[in-house]
Amino acid sequence: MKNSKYDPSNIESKWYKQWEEGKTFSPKGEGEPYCIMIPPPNVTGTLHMGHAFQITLMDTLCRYHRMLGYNTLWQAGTDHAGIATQMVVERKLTAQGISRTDLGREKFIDQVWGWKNQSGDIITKQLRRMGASLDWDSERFTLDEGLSKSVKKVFIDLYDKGLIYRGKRIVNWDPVLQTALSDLEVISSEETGKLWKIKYQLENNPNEYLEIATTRPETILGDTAVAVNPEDERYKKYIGQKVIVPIIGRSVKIIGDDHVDMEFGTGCLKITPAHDFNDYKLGEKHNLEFINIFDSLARINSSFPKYKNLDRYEARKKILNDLKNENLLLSEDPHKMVVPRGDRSHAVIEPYITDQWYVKVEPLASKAIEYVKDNKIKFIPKNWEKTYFEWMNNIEDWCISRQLWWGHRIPAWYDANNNIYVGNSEKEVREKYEINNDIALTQDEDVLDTWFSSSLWPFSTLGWPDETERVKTFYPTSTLITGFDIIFFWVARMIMMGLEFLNDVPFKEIYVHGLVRDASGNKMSKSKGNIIDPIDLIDGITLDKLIEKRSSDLMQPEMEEKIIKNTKKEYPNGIGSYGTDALRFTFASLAGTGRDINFDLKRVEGYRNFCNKLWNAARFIEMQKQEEIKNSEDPVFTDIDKWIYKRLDNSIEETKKNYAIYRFDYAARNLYEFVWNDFCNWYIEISKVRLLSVNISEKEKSSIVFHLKKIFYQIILMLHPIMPFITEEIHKDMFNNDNFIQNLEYPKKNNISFKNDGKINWMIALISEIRKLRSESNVP
RNA sequence: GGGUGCUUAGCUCAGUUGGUAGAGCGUCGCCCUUACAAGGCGGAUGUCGGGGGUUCGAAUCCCUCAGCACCCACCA
Repeated sequence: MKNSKYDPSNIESKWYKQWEEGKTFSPKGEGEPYCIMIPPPNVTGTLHMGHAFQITLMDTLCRYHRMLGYNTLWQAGTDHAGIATQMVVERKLTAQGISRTDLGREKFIDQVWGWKNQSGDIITKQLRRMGASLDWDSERFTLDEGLSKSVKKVFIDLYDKGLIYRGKRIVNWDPVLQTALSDLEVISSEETGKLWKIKYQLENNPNEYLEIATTRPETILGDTAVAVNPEDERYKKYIGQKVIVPIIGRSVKIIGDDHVDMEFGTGCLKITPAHDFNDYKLGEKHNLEFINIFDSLARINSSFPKYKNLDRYEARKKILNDLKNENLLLSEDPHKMVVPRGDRSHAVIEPYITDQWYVKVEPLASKAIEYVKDNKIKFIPKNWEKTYFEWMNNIEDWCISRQLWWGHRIPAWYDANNNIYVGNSEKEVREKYEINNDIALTQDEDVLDTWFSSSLWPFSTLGWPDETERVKTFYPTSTLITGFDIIFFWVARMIMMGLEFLNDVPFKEIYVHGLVRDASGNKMSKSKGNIIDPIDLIDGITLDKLIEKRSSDLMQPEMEEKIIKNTKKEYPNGIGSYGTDALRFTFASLAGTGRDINFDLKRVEGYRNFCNKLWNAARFIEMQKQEEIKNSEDPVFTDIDKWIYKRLDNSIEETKKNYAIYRFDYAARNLYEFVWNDFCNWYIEISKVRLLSVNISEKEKSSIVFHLKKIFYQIILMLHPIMPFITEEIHKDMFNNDNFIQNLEYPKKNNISFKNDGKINWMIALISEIRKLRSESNVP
């Protein structure tokens, strides 16, 4: 170190490997357990700013607790991310002109595993670059053997308890991915469509007609009723009569239901029970016929020869045209409406009746609500509780089957009559249900929703359902660090599963953090071209490379020019290499009270300077020729020495307090101010004067060096959880200690008795005043 | 339609039980003082979104209005 400049890349490249080889991140086996489960990132994904932020907070907590002597486990692992991963591999294959179905299930899955193995360690390497002190020895993958065992166990148990069932009902069907989706995977986007008004003639009086408003005229083919509000003076006389559905001439009932809004459209609603969620309910309520008009690609099926194989939008055109020709189309107006789309494919979701598996959630949810109400799980900030309750109180059954290949295959078998047998294997099923080998059984083709296995993460990773030491030690885990966007997808479901299968909460506290946005508060996204790769902040990137990254493979190539322009404007010189420590300190400082954080490069620069400050303080202390006082002798404590110890103790106390309430921003700020202002600007500066003074004893001078080192040592240890690399480097270099900081104890208060802070504060104020006068009168 | 959050210095944000407005970045002035110019010292900048109320005292508590953001929901 000595004369070198602070260079993060130099420092940060060497420590992680040593930590890992030294098993520094393995649980100690003694002390109180402390455990955090990493929210498993997509195995084929790459690290983004949200991960980097979250990782920083988790790592800070884990490193801090390790130093406090806790038996700390930060569970590592990745998620198979069913749909997302399958889509990526399918796209790659399509580019080669191969389709998934050409390959067949087994070969396709082989391809996905191949892709997983090839790209799967990118993210784990990136986590290491962040300094993440994960216990890699126990790394898990949501599709590994142990986790499959947990998944099957949970599925079978829930089935046997009647909490999982198979049923034919209307689901969110993604016609592009050709799978069912859960409600959560459907996003509604406001779009401008059209509202058409169509004549439905009365059966017994062709001169009279009802005017029906619809946004989806193609679903006319599936109409099995028309509904009006029973209070509606205009129409109530028609209830019980029949109308003729245009185009297909089907005669359907006019029903009365108060679901119909008299104010909207014409107040007359066509009912297509097989292709609309509301209509489905009305269909059940009024015992209507369910007529499926589509195939799985959302094309008109063979029941309607005239429109057969037409895509839903082509069918719409043709049907509108036919209506026009028959003079049944009354009007066409632009109409703002909410269109459901799949969150991955972005395809318009088609409500579609299929056989799917469901979890009956309500009984699980009521328990999960209770535990949060009783404060057995605390949300931080607390207001997220409300969001949680809101959703849990209105929860619908969870559709868990997906018509995909990449995932946990549903452990259910069918005989020729479609009787269902659920068990671990065909063999086990035969024994369990006493089915002899003459009867052929076939396994369900579908896989489970990715979130099904994720919901078991807090215990499946520990070895459950085996009664392992790990489960006993680390369940319930200490805290969950997660984004608000997956409270429903993940958090709520982990709570339900944990309570159901381990009879205890999966974690005691949930720290919910916000989204990482760009400096002006925009969401970071590839399509906006404003993404920053955390690794590029660490290593730096040239403008050209940054532009290339941001503008390649765009979904909307027309954005390219704008993206290039903005990037040039924002980063004319590219991005410097700030190092992991500075990046981590930035994230800690930005971790406010749960709101979104705007990521400003200037902040990173500021904290890189802080690293530099620390580095140079170390150099200064190392440079001292004065021998430090021996430990056996009593060092001299002057007021300024006592003052700095008191400030240090305050900082130790503050950090402790703030970590306990997840105020990483306070902790970081306190450390920053203490180190920079109190220690560097006052204590070191005054020490310089004292060390050069001829009026003080050698013993006092040796004491000063002693204090400098002693305090700096504690500073290094205190900063370590946030800035692991630079602190390890300085520690190793200055303090001749073979131990990694992770094996050392977090500083405790020094408790040097000191009553004179008034005097020191007065002195500081005096000096400031003199400096001010000097500056104002321009005296050098 | 229901819910949540936000509005404080040019920018990004703190402000913990109500007690004379803070930080970083930027900006201005002076300094290459042998740890650090990625630095030191000093300065300037705010009717704390608008209005009303409670209080000796409000950025902070209450009411109200406005704007912004997000989440949930079946208006055809």
